Amino acid sequence: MNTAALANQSSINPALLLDNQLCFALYSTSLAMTKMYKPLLETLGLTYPQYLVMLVLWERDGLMVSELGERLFLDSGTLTPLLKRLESASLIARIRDVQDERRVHITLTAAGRALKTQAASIPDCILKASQCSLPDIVALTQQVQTLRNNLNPQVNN
Amino acid sequence: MNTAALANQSSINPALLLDNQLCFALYSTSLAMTKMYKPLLETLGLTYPQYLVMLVLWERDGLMVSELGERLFLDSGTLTPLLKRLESASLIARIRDVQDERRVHITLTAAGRALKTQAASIPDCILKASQCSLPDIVALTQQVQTLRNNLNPQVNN
DNA sequence: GTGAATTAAATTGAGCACAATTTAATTGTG
DNA sequence: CACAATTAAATTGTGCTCAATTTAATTCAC
Repeated sequence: MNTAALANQSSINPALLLDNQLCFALYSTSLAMTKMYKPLLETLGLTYPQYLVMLVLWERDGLMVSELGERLFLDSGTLTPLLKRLESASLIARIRDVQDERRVHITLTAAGRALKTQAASIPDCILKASQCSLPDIVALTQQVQTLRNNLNPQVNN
Repeated sequence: MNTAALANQSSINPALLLDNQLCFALYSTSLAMTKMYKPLLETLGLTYPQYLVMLVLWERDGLMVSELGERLFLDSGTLTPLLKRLESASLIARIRDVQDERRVHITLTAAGRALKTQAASIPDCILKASQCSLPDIVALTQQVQTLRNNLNPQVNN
């Protein structure tokens, strides 16, 4: 029986081996990353997706929910409840646009802005944990971003 | 004001810019990948994490829940309900070990084994969608796996 | 052999992620 | 102006992820 026949049968198809899947490498590494962040973010009272929202707001305050969604590739079904939790934690305010009441602007509170200082040490902790050099991390980040942009139709920012 | 002072203030700290975060690149790309798989897996009646379980079982049938968990870096809180759904779909059976009744072995049904044939075309679809060369994908997969193994304490398989 | 420690799954509760739908506000067209 | 179409968030329901706890079976130590 030749290789193709064997693979076709029930045994080894290399393309279906778990450890050959880029998707699983990304998936499991992303989860491992989140677990790495967890104890660091706990001291700030943030979950990992909440931290991502804060990163965006620290760059630019007052964005609409939909603008946050475009930046993070998340929709209102994910963001609305998450933002309500950040609001309960007094880190953000949700403010209806006066011109267009459908829109909700997300603005940082003083506490939300202040948290940036506490977050400043996180990237270094993660870099150390990764046991990679900064240039390697930068290169890998760009490769993964390129892949994401290839996968995301036209959204490509 | 020098760069450090500016960054310290409230403006730009490059280490906190969203697009400089490897974690976000991995997270958003993993989600984009999952969305890529979704329509392909829907024809098989599988979700993405269910597909990962099937990949493992197609390699080696009869694993215990904990062995599946080690392979996929998931715990029983995730796997137990997922496996019950695969069981309801008649793709697997959950069988208590006769020697040690705490253990549950997961075995493929005929339908579960048969699904492998239908899945065989998926990797090529994803490769095309990624718009990357196979060697690039292989290299990227290995880099990401290395990072995961660095992040996952001692578990490293 | 009986009770304490350990182990394997299952359960519970909180928080995502997302498709699909709903609600409400705005815009465009006649 | 009226009303259909569009837009922005919110809601609903399903499924995943994980920490913490519980349940039940097994092993270990007296």
